[in-house]
Amino acid sequence: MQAHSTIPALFPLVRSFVSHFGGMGSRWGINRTVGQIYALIFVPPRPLNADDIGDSLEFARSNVSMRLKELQAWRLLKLRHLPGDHRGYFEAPTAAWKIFRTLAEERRREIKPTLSMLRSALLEETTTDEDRIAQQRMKSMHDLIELMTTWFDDVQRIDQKTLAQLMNLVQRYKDCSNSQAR
Amino acid sequence: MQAHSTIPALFPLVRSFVSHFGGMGSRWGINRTVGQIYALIFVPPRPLNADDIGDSLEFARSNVSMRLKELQAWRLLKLRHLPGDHRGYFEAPTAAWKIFRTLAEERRREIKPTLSMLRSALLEETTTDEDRIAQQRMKSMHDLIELMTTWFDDVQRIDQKTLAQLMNLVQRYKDCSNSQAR
DNA sequence: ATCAGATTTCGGTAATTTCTGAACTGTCCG
DNA sequence: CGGACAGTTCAGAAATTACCGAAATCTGAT
Repeated sequence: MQAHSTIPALFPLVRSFVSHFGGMGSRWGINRTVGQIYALIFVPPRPLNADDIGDSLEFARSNVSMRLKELQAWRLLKLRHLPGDHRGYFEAPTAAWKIFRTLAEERRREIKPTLSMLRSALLEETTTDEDRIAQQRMKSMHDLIELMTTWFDDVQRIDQKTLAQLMNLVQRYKDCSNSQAR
Repeated sequence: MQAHSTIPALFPLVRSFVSHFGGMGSRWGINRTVGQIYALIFVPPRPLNADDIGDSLEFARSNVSMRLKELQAWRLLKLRHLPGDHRGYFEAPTAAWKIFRTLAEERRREIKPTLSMLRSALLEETTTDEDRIAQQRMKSMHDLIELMTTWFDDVQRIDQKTLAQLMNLVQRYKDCSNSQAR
């Protein structure tokens, strides 16, 4: 069964979307290729296989394969199989929101060792004034990071609709506290 | 006046802090060196000059100079001058929170072109069903990005104390809506 | 105007990251 | 089994990114 699903030479718009996403990725410390592949899968209403992707984007199959693995590991892609076709087909959960969730989660994991390093710094005895202040600063950094990560944890569990309401709430809260304070 | 301010060979803790920060930076799409320099300036209670930094971290002065420019452009460092010394001295605002503010702002700027690209994609006429769905997906991505960035805009203007309260609010909101929904 | 110290610019180089293609593994049938 | 196909691994190549140091520029003091 080799009725090769002809990928319609990417429309300019899709191409542009893909390329923007690649750029964004690389700025967020994510491989450009990963971003492009994700974008390409995200747009169309049907799943793509590795060959489709490699052909459209002109990447080697091996590269595509590795990047797909990465995206799967982050649970940003679902793997499916089509009847009578052994190849794996990939599609993106339509809830775009998951990208952010995933990135946040990833970052959170990466930051743990830094947090524990900071904690150990705070236990150290201080002899000089300079040391004491240095320690204070590290503490403030520690607290901030912790605040942010637990917050990400929380937000992560909220579905998108709730989130929109919540942001609204933030908006109103801000207005209110501003007008009170100043 | 060349009473060279002897940088006390970095304490292991500081060294570790610096190196963690460098690592974090590179994961967030920021030059490792920039992260290290920022960390080094953030910790001690007195400003450092380019030579101090270059010596401590063993970077070429030219490199230090460029990175400092970058950090200043992001307004993460303040430049000061000491009497009788022409060199520039740098210190970090003690409000660690500014780092996030700055990063968010930066990302927001970078993302603008993507947003306008998406908007133009939404104006395009659709002929096929496939196109229509593709367009829908792009719209959802557009909306999400816009939601996130305007939200960052808002949060950005809130001072840290208020922010802490707010996060608390998020926490309670989440608990509440969870227990209602499920 | 001249000088010294401080900073910046920039071409070449080095380090890191990413990609490729060939070889390898596993799997599904006949 | 054996052959076709899908997927993976990995060493080297290519591309990208970051760094250095010499030379140019700037700044303030004499």
